[in-house]
Amino acid sequence: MERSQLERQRVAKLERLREAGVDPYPHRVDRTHTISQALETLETAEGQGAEGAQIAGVAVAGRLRSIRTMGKVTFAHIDDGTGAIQLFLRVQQLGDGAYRMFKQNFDLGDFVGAHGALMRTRTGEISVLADRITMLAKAISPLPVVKEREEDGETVRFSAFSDLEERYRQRYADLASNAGVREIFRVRARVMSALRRFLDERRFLEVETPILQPLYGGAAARPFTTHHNQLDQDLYLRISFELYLKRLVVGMYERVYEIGHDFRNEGVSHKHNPEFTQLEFYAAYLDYHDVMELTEDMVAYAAEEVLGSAVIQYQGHEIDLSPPWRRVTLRQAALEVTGVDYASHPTAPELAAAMEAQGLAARTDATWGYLIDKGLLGAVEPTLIQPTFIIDYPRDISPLAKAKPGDPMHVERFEFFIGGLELGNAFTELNDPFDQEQRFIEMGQLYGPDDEEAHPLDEDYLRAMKYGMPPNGGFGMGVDRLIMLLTDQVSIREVILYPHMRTKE
RNA sequence: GGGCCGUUAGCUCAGCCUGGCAGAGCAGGGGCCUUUUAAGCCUUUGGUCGCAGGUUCGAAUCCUGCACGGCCCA
Repeated sequence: MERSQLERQRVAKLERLREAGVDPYPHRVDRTHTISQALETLETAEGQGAEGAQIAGVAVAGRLRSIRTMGKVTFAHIDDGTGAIQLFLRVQQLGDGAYRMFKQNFDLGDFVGAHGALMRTRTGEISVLADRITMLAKAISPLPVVKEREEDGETVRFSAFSDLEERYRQRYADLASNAGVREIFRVRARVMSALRRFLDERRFLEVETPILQPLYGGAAARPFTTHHNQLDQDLYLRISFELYLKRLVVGMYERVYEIGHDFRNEGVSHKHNPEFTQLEFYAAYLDYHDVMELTEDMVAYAAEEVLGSAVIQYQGHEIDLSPPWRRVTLRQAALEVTGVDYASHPTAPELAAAMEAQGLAARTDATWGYLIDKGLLGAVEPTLIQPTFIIDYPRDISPLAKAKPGDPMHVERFEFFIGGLELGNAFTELNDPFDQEQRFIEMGQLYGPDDEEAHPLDEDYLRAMKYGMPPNGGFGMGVDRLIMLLTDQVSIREVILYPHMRTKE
């Protein structure tokens, strides 16, 4: 192990501890209070009139965050994740030897235990006046030092651990030194549990379906491939849960949902990670209008549960997630933003020409559906700051959605957008096996045999549908993006603990 | 895939344009200090300047390639 000067100094301190008979990595810890409990304990005692009280026999533990030595007295802060508390270390209480031991061999970043009395210092800060200080785990590598000061109610940080690459590669160090990052993943956990609670309360059954699939489907995306050696079988990592969940609806579970990871072998960007968290649900006897209501209720519920309000701040915008959300057809929205009415240009060359006439880039090799999805909707997307359902998509790009009655061009499908981000996709599910087979065949013709974004024809899925699939509404949402929204983050990497990074060297 | 930007001490950054002894703050070491909180004061250590080539008497600095990252575009 190659060591920096700082690491060598810390190893020397560790050896000095050992020579003094101190185990720098002891097995057991005597702790009576978490730090937040300790702070509460003194406040409660004071609230009951015990002004100036000391509470003896308190033991706390945590990581050393700051050390200020003034001769024979030292102030330090430790942090255990529940909060931070000041340690008040004096020769008088600790004794000469222990005090020297601390000054010489304890460093920022070490995990320590402190035993003593809860009290307030002259400046009024709750502190542990320590009569014993114990090494719990010596840190060899120095964590980035982050100092803060309150200034007009704002926390001003001096120096920081802010290099994005190193923060993501060494998330442990990022979390250990940046409390704000820790908070993001606490919010994330609360969002996940709020989503589950919302669905559980509405009689949805949480299920788990295969990640390794012999055939991929349910989305237009390129899969990761892998191989089972003993079976000598090629397998794909799922790109969606859709086809497996709808098989369960055939199997008489009226309402199912799954939260898990999808894998898409595509570009990495501030909005895309190759592995991301998806929520899908399917509910028998609902159509896409019902699913819209569930969607707006669920998102508003999550915000209220986690942030205490359905009105959120995102990138300087105030966004109101309260139902009902605006509903507008894709055709209308595209016309308003781009001036192009795709319905009057029903072929790819005509539509491309119309788009170019409006100054929009249009790939000449693209299909009609692609031009609408990437070209027109792509222009609309950043304008959708307040929550919006874009409804009624072209049939060509929606092979699993049920047709819109009396409108051969469209299906009953919506996507929803908040803060300029696409959050999810849903439809009245196609449950007619004959129509479904026809759609698969059309997709095959549209994409050509080698295009991995095409939906391969899933015979088993068709077989399931032939047993009878009740009318149902389905829904999929990128959970990471919802969390970006609720934590005011622009990059998906800030809400995924270990985002994908290219291997170095 | 393309364009632009970045990579210098443990961390955050100067230095590069205009080539000439590698710097600052924090952290670390030594010293003073028994109520501090970005503690303070004195002192001091620490570098594969991302990697590999090239140009030059001389390269952190100029040029080329590569790696990793960021932003924008596809």
